[in-house]
Amino acid sequence: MNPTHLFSIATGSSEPIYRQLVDQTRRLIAGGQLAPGDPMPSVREIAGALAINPMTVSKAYGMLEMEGVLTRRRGLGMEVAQAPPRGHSVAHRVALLRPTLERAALEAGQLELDAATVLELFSTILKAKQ
Amino acid sequence: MNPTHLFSIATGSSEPIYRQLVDQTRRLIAGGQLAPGDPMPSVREIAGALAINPMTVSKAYGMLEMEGVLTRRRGLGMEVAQAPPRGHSVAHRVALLRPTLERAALEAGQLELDAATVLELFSTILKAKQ
Amino acid sequence: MNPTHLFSIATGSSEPIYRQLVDQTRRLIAGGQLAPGDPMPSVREIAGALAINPMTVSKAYGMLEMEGVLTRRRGLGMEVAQAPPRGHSVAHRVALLRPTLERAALEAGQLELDAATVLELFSTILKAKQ
Amino acid sequence: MNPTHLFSIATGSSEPIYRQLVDQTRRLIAGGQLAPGDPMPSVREIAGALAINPMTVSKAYGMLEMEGVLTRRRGLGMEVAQAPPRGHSVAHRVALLRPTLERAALEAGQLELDAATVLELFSTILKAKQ
DNA sequence: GTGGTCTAGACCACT
DNA sequence: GTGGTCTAGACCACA
Repeated sequence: MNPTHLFSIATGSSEPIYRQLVDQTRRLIAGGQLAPGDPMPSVREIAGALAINPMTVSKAYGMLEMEGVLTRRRGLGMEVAQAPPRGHSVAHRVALLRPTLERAALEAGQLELDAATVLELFSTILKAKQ
Repeated sequence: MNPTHLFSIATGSSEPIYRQLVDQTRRLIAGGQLAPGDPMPSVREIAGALAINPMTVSKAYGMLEMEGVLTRRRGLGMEVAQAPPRGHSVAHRVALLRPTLERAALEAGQLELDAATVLELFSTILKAKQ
Repeated sequence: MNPTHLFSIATGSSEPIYRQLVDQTRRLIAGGQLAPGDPMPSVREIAGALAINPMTVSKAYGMLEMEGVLTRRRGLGMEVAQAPPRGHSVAHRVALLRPTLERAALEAGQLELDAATVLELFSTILKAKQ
Repeated sequence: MNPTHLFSIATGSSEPIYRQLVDQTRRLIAGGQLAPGDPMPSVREIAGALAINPMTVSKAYGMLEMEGVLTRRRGLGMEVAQAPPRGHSVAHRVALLRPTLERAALEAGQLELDAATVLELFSTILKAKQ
């Protein structure tokens, strides 16, 4: 599967690239789009597809391995670990999304935008992604 | 005014503190909560209230001054510039918020959360902030 | 303090350099030669003194920080964490040394060297280090 | 002979498996436990007994062959070469062991363990191996 | 000055 | 082919 369909990197962001990869991988697993045992794209595939340095990808993979999210199979590549640390429940996935929404709400408040306007915009964006 | 009411700093975030300050100041001005001519809290006030280093605040102020968002008045401190670069229109404020919502939508998609669930959660958060 | 007095790198070894640094740091703390609150040599100091790349040192520091062995102080450098994970007891330090001695004993056995010869050699080496 | 009696592999070690095999084979020959003309276990025997990949063993054998330590006899397998490069003398075997002991002494020093304690522990371990 | 991140490119070990 | 490690050198954020 083409890694560009899995990952989306904001190079302009101050969020380090390797951290974006780590977080997105965790979300993809929590969301069930990556299942235990699934092979991950190779370091070079991701690096090529996203036009970033292989070492940056490698660093993300290293952290995910240390966390137990991914398993390294010598010479074969990385795969999603058998016992992903936590679960699949909607509650858990919502918990992972909450900080981002809290931040968006904070920004909306500072911009004095009313809830209805913000929700409508967000709704439009969400539907466009489908 | 107590700076802790104006600013909210996430020290754990990878977003640099000075950048959080700059972005939040811009939003507060765009949102009309800080009006042209308003005095800004002193570097020391902010640094003390948020328990961060004065130089971090100073750097944020320096950038805002360069942008023309703030004006430095010798011996008096910083104040909001007379002609804030742009802002105020709903369209402009919405544009400032859009990238954050785009990102939230991306994360929601990775977590396989449906739009209705996400919108309901976001709505709850937005109302709690009011 | 000159890092060459703290660290000794075997560049020829297959043990990665960053791992040698991690292990040696752990031992120096367990041995009491680095106490909680002590500043660590800067990345560039170590890199210069040992003639290795700063990123290699940085990687070691990053791992030690994740383990809670070192603490990062923004703009000031790394220091030994206040609550080093484990203790100082002789038993604990012996436990850290045991795997190396087990390995040495295995090699001695494979070389068919008798215990007396090996112990005498080891004794000589130990005294030379004092 | 069951290869598990000859070889001891630490799969968790950063020392590559093939290198562990090479080093241990050299030591077994230097120690006289493998004599010139002795047949070596087949690649598959070792791989199966140690639960490692046959190619890893093959690579180790290849290196030992290139060194002249082992000889490949078509259709018969590997055997210990007639003129093992060097070895046998106590001085030579001690020289092979010295680097490991040097490293152990370094680690003991970093752990602030005194020579007597370390020697006693090492003596115990050596005797247990006999 | 400090550490953090990234790149481009290299070599190694393993399948 | 896979990931792991290292180098040389760059820029950034922070004190």
